[in-house]
Amino acid sequence: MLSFVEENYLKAIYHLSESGKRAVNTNTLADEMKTAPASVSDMVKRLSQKKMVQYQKYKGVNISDEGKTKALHVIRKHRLWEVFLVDKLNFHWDEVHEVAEQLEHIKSPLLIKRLDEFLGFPKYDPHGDPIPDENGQLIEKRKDPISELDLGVNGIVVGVNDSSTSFLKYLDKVGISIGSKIQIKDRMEFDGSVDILIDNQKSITISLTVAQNILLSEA
Amino acid sequence: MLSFVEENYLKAIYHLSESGKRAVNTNTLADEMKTAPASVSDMVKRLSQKKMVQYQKYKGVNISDEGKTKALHVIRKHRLWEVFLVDKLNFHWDEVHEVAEQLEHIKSPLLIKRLDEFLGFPKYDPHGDPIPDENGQLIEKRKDPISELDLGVNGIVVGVNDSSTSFLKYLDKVGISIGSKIQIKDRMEFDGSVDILIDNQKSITISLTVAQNILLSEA
DNA sequence: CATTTTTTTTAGATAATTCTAAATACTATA
DNA sequence: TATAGTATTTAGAATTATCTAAAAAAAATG
Ligand SMILES: [Mn+2]
Ligand SMILES: [Mn+2]
Ligand SMILES: [Mn+2]
Ligand SMILES: [Mn+2]
Repeated sequence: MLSFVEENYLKAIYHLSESGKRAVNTNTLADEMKTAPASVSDMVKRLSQKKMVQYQKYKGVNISDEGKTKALHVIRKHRLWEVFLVDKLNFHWDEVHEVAEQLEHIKSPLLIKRLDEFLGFPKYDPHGDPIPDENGQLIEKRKDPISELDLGVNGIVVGVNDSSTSFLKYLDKVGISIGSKIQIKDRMEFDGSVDILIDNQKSITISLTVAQNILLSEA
Repeated sequence: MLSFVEENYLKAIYHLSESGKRAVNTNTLADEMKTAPASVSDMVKRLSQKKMVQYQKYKGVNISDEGKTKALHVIRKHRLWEVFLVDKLNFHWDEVHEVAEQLEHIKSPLLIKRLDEFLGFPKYDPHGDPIPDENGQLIEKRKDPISELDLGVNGIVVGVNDSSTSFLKYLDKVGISIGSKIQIKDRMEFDGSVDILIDNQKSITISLTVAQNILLSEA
C-alpha cells in the first residue's frame, strides 16, 4: 500500500515523464513537489525499493509500469472527483483542484465505481483532461493550442495548458469555457496575438501566451 | 491544524465522554483506538498541549469545549458522507462506515456546505444518528430501545445501538430499516424476547439483545 | 494497612517524512 | 583537461505516530 505522499510523488514523476521523454531529475522533481532535493533523493530510493520507479544514483528516475498504473489510478480518482464537484456540487472549475488533491487519496474501489456510474461515466474532467479508465487507459483526443492553428480554423475548446486560478478567471471574464466554439480570424505577426470569434458571437483579441494555453480540437 | 490521527482520537474521546460522564481513562481509549496504552499517553499529552483536552497524569482526559467542537465537526462530515453514499451512490447502510472514516478528514468548508445542500440538509444519517449543524449543535430526538417500551406502543425505527455489519444484516433479513413502523405486541417475561409487528404487516419475535439495540421514537 | 493486582507512565526504539549543511559527482568552460 | 559551477547524495537531526518492556502510581483485597 502506498502512502499519500508516495502517491503524490508518483503522480509528479508520471507527469514529468510525459512531457520530457527521458529520466526525471532530482531537482525538477523537488521543484514540482516543493520539497528539498535531499527529500527527493530519500523518497525515490523508497519508491525504487517498492518497484514503482527505476532509479540509479545521479541518473534520475524512470517510472515503472506498475508505478504508471498506480499514478493513472490516482489521476482517475482526481479527475472523477473534479467532475463531481463541478457537475453535482456546483463548484467552479477553478475551485476544484485543491479539494480533488485530497479526495484522490481515498481508498475504496467501490466508491470510485459508484461515483463513475453516478456521474454518467465521464470521459473528460472540467479542464478537458481525459479520465483514465479502470485499467489506466487514456483516450487522448488530438488537441492543439490556438497558437498553432491556421487562420479560419474552427474548433472546440477541450482543454487548457494552464489550470491556474488566474488563467481560469481570465477565461471566464472573456467568456471562454470548455465546449466554447472558437474560430481563428486573424493573427498579428509582430507579437503572435490572435483575433478569435467565440461561439459565433463575440470577437476578442488574445495574447500569444493565452493562445498557447487554450487547446482546441476539431469542431 | 489537527492531523487525521488527532481527529480520530478526539472523536473517540468525545464518544467515550458522552456515555460515561466522567474522565476517559487511558486503557479505555487505548481499547477504542486499538493502540497500546503507552501510545495513548503520548497522544493525550499532545492534545492537551493543543488545548483540545484537559489531562492530568493518572487522572484521565476530559474533552475541552474546543475539542468537542472539533470532534462534532468531524462527526458532521462523517455522517453527511454516509448520507451521500447511501442516498446518491446506492451504498448499503452497512457498507458506508469505513469509507466515511476516510472522507471525514477531507478539509474544505465549501465542500461540506455544498454537500449538505446537495443532500437536502439531512438531519439524520443512514443509521439514524443525528447530524450536528455547522456550529456543532446536535438535535437529539427522544429515542428508546424496544426493550424499554410498553406493550401496545407504536414507534418508528430511528436508530440502532449496534452498527455492526452482522446486526445490520440481521435487520435487513427480518425487514427492519430506519423508518420502519413497529408495534410492540407481547413480551416474554422469562427471557425478555419481544413480539413485534413490522409496518402493520409482518409479525416476528426478537431476542432481548435485539430489542435493546433497536431504537424507536414516537410514531 | 501491607500486599497484590491493575492501570498508567516513562524509556528507548522504529518508521515515515521532512529539513539543513556538508560531501561528492557530474558538466560546462576556459 | 583542470577548474569552476551545478546537481545530487549523504549525514545528522526533527516531528509524528507507533511499539515493547520496565518503572511507578493507584486501586483492590484480605
Ligand atoms: Mn486538478
Ligand atoms: Mn483537472
Ligand atoms: Mn459511521
Ligand atoms: Mn452513521
